[in-house]
Amino acid sequence: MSEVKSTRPVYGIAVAAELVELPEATLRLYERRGLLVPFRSPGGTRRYSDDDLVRVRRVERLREAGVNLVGIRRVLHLEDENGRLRQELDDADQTG
DNA sequence: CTTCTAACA
DNA sequence: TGTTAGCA
Repeated sequence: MSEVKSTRPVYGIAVAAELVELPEATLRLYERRGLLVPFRSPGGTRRYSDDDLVRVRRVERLREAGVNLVGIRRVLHLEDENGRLRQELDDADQTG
């Protein structure tokens, strides 16, 4: 398997902002509001993974649907939890 | 690059 | 409510 993890932290905030076509300040705001938690380098700078960028695009899609940031945070939290539970079921299937 | 604050839509 | 500009 080629170890190409989409969770690998690669982009600085300037590059990430360019890729998702959003201001850097907006990415920082999303993080402060709990929509996103990008990796932090030892120096304290944000490192966005491809998964993070996908998550930001999901945020924008929800916004177009009229959901505010608080609502989006709850949606993403439920999606995270759902995915985690699904993973546990999948693991239980393999072992049990 | 970081955080915070104040002004604006 | 969310974005932007400016400061430290």
